[in-house]
Amino acid sequence: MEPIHEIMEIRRKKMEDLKSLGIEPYPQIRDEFLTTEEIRKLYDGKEEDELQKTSPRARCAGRIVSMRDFGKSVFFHILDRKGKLQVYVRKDVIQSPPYEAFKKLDIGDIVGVEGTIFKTKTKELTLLANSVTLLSKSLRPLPEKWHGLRDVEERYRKRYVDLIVNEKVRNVFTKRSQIINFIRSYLNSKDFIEVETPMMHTIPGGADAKPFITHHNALDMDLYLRIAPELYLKRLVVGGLERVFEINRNFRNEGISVKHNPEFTMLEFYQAYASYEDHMVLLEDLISRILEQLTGESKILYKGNLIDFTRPWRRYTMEEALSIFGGFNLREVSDIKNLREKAIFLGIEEAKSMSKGKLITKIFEMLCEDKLIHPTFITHYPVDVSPLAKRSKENPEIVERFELYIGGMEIANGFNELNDPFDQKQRFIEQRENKKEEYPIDEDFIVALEYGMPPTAGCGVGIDRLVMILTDSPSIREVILFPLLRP
RNA sequence: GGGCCGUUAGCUCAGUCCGGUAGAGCAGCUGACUCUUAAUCAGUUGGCCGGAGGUUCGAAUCCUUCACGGCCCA
Repeated sequence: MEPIHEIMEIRRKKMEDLKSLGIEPYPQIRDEFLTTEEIRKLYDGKEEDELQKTSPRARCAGRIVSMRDFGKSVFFHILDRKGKLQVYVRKDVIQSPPYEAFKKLDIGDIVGVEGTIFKTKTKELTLLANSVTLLSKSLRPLPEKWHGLRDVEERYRKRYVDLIVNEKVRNVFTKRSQIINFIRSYLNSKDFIEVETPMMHTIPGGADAKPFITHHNALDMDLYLRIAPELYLKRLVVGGLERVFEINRNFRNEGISVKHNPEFTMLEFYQAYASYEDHMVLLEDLISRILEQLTGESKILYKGNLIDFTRPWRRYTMEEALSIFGGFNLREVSDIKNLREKAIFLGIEEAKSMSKGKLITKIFEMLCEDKLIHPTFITHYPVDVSPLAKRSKENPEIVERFELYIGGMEIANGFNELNDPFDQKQRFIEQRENKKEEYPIDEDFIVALEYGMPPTAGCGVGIDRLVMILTDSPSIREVILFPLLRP
C-alpha cells in the first residue's frame, strides 16, 4: 500500500470509530455560527478579569489547522474565512462529545465549537469548549504547518489546499474581489451601466490576437471565443446606452507567460461625449481611490520597486518616451528602412513584414516598456496599430490614444473611438490585407456606425495585471485562481 | 519554438560535482504531560529517488529520451 493510503486508512478507521460512537462524519446542520472575526470584535478588547466574570458564550466553525495535545487537554486553532481562533478543550469541561471521541479528530477536520470565551495567560482570545461538533471529516493530511505548500505546480493544481494553508494567497484573492467590486461601484456611481456581450463571436474582432475556435453543432458553424468585447460595446453606444462597461473574460490563443494567461479578465468601458483625455483622468482617479481604499498609501512596493501613484501621472508621447527611456530619436531614424534595421538589430523577428507604425510600436515596447515603473501614460500611437481609434486632427498618421503603463506592464489602453464608417471600413480592409488569417470584415459593425455613433471614448483595463500590481504578485498565475496548466 | 533550472516520504528539504544498500524536520503512529501556540519529552511506521531506455560488477547520482513545472528569450 502506498504510504499516503496508509495515512488515509488511519483516518478512515477513525471515521468508522466515530460512527460507531454515534457521531456522523458529514452531518446536516442548521446552526448559526459567528465568524472568528466577530468573536474578536466582541471580546478581544475586554480585560481578562471581565471575561472571567461574565464568561460570554460563543459558537463558531472552521477547519482545525493546528493542534497541541497535553493528554487531558488540547489546544487547537480553527480557521474560517476571517481568520483563526484558538480553542481549548479540557477533559473536565467538555460535555459533547466524550473526550475520548474528541481525540479522534485530526488536523484538517471541520468542526463547530461552542463554549465560553476567555484569555490565556499569554492574552490570546480563546474559546473553552463545551462542545466540539464534527461537521466534516478530512481524510487527507494537510501540508506541513511551518513551510506550508511551496511547490508552485502543486499550489496551482490544488488551489484549494493552497488557500487553506497560505494566508497570503487568501488575501490576494480577497483583494482581487475588493478591487473588482470597487471598480463596479465606481463606474455605477458615474452613471455607467454594466452589460454582458457575447463570449462566442461569429467573427473575431476588437483586437489583434489569435482566437480560440469552437464549434456549434446544431448550426454546424465555427465560433470564436472573444478576443475583446469592443465591437459589441460600441454597438451599444450606437444604441443609445451612452455609458457602458463590461468586466469579463477575454480569450487569446497565444503564448503563456508571467503576464499572459489564455483567459484573462478585462474591464472595458465606453463613454459617449467624452475624450480619451477624460479617461486618463478617470483612470488616475479610479486607481488612486482603489489604492487609497486598499492601503491608504500613495506608494506601493512591487517586485522590489517603490511605485509612486502621486498625481498627476507622467505623460509622454511615444516619441518622447522613445527618446527618454530608449535613447532613440525618432526624427533621426524616421524612414522605414532605418526603422527596420533598428528592429532587426533589436532581435524583432518579423520586422521585415512590419509596417512603419508597427515597427515604432515594437521598438517602443522593446526599449521602454519595462522602464515605465511609475504610472505613465503614453500617447500619440501610430494609426496602423490602432485600427479602431480616431485620427489626430494635427497628424492623420497618429491616433488619439493612450496606453497606461505601471510596473513595466501595459495596464490600460484607451482612445477616442473611430466613428467615421468610411474610415473604419477602409482600416478594416487595410488590416486584413496585412494579415495571414482570412476572417471576414464585421460588416454589421460598419452598418452600426452608419447609423451614427456619438463621439465616444473607450478604454480597456487588464484586471489581472492591475491586481498583480496592487498585491505585489510577480506572476499573473498568482492572481488567477485556476491558471491554465496541462492536465 | 530555443536556453537554463527543477521533479527524492503526505509536506518542506539534504544527498547529485566526485556512482558503493535512502537521510532530516514536520505530519502520522505508541507512550508521558490540564495555559500551549513551530508546545515539550521518549519511542516508531513510512520511499518504484517523475517515467522509459542506456553505461556500469553496481545508478537518486553519469548518458539519452519523454512528461510536468519554473524563469529567461522568441
